[in-house]
Amino acid sequence: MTIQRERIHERNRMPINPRGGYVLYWMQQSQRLHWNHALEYAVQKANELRLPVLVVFGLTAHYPEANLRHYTFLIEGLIDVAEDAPRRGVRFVVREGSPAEVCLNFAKDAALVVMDAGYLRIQRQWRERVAENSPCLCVEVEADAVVPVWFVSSREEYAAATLRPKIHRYLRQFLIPLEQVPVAICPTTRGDELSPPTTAQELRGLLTLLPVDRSVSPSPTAHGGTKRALMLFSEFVEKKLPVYHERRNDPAEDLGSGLSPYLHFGQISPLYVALEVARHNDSPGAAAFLEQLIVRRELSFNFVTHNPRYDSYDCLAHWARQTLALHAADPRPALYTLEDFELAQTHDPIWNTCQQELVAFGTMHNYMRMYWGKKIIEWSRSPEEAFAVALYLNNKYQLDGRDPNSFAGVAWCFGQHDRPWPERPIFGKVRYMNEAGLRRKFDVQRYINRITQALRNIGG
DNA sequence: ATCGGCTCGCGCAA
DNA sequence: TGCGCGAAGCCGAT
Repeated sequence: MTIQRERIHERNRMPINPRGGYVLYWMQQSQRLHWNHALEYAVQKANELRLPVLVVFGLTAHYPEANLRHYTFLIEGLIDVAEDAPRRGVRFVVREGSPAEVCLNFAKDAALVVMDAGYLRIQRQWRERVAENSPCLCVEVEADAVVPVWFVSSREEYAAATLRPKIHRYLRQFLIPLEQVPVAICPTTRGDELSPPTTAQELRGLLTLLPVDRSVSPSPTAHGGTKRALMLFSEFVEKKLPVYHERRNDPAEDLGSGLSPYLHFGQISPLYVALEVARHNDSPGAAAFLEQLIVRRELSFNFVTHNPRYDSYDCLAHWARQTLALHAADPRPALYTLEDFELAQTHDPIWNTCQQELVAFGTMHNYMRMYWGKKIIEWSRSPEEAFAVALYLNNKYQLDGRDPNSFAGVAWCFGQHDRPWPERPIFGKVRYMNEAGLRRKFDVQRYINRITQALRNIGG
């Protein structure tokens, strides 16, 4: 068994239903059939019980802050799952509705319910509801973090520096491959009592029919799915990883992995990515990438898990709120409304370029995500308003909006997980960033040209 | 071009 | 209790 017991939590005290016709894997966060601990756990249990595996995904059209851009990426991923399900020997069914209700509906005829882990408020609420109302045993399996979130730390960490040693202490235990066991009983052989599998065509139809917020168009360049994620990843390892540690911050280049949206929707396994990077070489590029993928990503999981206010200004560390409050009345060099920001109508062509990249593609260069957030603080009436504006725009346009990384990333601009710096107007002791710093380190015009060209290529 | 100073809280060693 | 240290900072001095 390559699924460490620290990944597995029995969420209720119900017995296995002896009359259950299948083992139910309620897929929610980890939207993939490859390297998925929750799925493998379900397969192992099904083989022990001599039952088939039913994989069910509940699709709600009303996920908070999600719009057509996010739904398109998500459904592109579900199409990959639907197409691969027969090869994996499992039946995959998508139903429209609240995910917890969809799961409970199928739980009635299940021997046991297996679910993956998710740490946002709504994900925890869904899991709580399923665990409390499931008529049979309900097991949660961690498939989204390399080191299980609750195991590595049971409290809110102050910064990466405090989480890092804890993660590294347990890496040897958890950074190990996941064995994939074949399914013994394929549901197609005795599955008449089950719902028919959802087809790729049905999923495409669902995308046009779902009553989702259509105010933001799909990304013209980034498309979802495990297959695309794996292609993108192998290209990254080959071309970008060797120089990742020294050039990833240069916005004139595009040296990020681009995996964040795929990780957000669980379309690629962070464990698989980490093992591949660690295997390919032990170069400085690999070390720098693993720091991002494991330490920084899982710090954000720690943040949303242990800080109940992760999506509000009140989430910030005390020293940060105190120092920002002290400077709330400082005069601002410019003041913009949400609309000004959203329409990329500031005086700063660099900032406007960031915003245009975000709106058009659903991504922004990682370094510019910091600059972008810092400037919203500088040009808003209050830090509270700035926080709301930054999180709103981030979650509306970023393909990885509402990811734990998104919440931690916005909060970082306001001092969270960072340290104090010399006091100055508006920012107080929160780290300041400016255009001079960008120009000192990078060729800013090359960044603007790169984005302008990309916008032209899509006819924008 | 490079360097030190700035600043707070954590966690470890003592 | 003291001390080292930290996501990508800036700025002035050399």
